[in-house]
Amino acid sequence: MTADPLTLEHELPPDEELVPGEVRRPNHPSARPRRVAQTVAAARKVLEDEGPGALTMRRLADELGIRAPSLYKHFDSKAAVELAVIEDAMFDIGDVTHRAIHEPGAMGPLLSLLTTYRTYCLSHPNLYRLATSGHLPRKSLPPGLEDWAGNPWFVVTGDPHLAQALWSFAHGMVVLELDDRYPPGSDLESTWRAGAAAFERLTAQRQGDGSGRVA
Amino acid sequence: MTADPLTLEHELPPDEELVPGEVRRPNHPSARPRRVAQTVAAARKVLEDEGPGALTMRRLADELGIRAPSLYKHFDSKAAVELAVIEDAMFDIGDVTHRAIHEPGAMGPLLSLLTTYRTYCLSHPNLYRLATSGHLPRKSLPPGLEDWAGNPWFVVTGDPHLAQALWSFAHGMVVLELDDRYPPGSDLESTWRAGAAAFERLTAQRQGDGSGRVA
DNA sequence: TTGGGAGGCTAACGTTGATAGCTAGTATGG
DNA sequence: CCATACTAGCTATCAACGTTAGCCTCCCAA
Repeated sequence: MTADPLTLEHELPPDEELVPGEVRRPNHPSARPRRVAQTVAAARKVLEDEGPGALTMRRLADELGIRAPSLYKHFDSKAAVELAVIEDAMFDIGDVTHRAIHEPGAMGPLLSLLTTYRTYCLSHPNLYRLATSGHLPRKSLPPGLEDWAGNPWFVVTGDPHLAQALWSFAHGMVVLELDDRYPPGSDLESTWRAGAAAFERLTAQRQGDGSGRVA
Repeated sequence: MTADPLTLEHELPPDEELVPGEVRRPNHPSARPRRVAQTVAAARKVLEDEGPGALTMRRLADELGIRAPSLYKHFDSKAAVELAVIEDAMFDIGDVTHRAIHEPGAMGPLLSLLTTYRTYCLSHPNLYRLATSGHLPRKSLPPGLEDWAGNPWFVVTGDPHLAQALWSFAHGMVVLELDDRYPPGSDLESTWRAGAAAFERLTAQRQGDGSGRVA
């Protein structure tokens, strides 16, 4: 993460600065029109504070001191508002996970990534659910966002398939924990450790085989 | 799975027949009142064929040739209908996975479990999503259902934490695949293999250490 | 014969996302 | 300086949703 978060569109440095296999952070949609930005902020706040049931167009309009139909001057649909919130969430998660692997502390990058991911996602349950469940309208996302947000998993495993598998494990854990899906009394710390151990072996072995990062 | 699927309530054989650590299959809610059974069947059909958006009380009533309010003579709410569908789905998945580990074929129990799970869930996307996403009203489920359905993961790994971790991995994979969350062109076969490999080592090692099944 | 429950029905309510059509303000071009 | 056109608000309204209230009709048991 060398890119300046405030960099404006079309002002990115050239690709040459990137380590091969690393992915550039896409532009943050910071320069949104005033009302749009206000609406997205309100949507995120309402969602996180009161859950998805409270996220209605009328409620959103109330929050801005206007009427619901006026929102349609700025968004095509409720789904468009949600999509903007999803973008922000993906940026946040990307930031947090990139930081986790670049400042892993004592526990090593893989464990740092997993615990960071778990902590962030569990403390933003409604945001996480919105961002990660249901069909992804990939074509409407800022190009590169997905790759950039997923990059830490690749960096940490050194292999695309292992990366996807590890991310799937983490996502499964988080979402099942959020939905209260594990039997009561489950020792989830140990479950995370068990999963981490399973993947740690393979990545350690792979990193030790001298082949380095895989394209 | 020695219990007869058609066994009626309170006619289960004594617990002694069970291997320690194994869990008895709960009674299937087969003896539901006629209209209730019809409604649940219709709900499942509509859901699987046309997605969650089509699953409305009016649509369900249409399917039975009655009016929507009449459904409330048999169910407290739409959520109650969905819960019955979820129960059926959990029974189905439990049956399929128990079969997978008891007739593993050439690939071994763990891989058999994973491929069976993947195949079943991907071929019932809407049913799977309904059954596994959102908060679980655990108290309303038939007692034992959850443990029984989760038992194969325990049998295959020999350890409760590894079992939960493996299940989380599988659930994450399925749900992300269903939601089109992996970048286009992903080789998901390899991803499943990578995850399987990560867990296979630990379970093999554990099964080889002589301690056998863990309580 | 009668009483009551089971299971239908119609009418209606409140909430939701969304559209149509009007209007006040503002900026721009002649 | 005025005419035009766009922006962004508004009210009224729609259809669909889950759900409730209240009524009626059939059937079975006392």
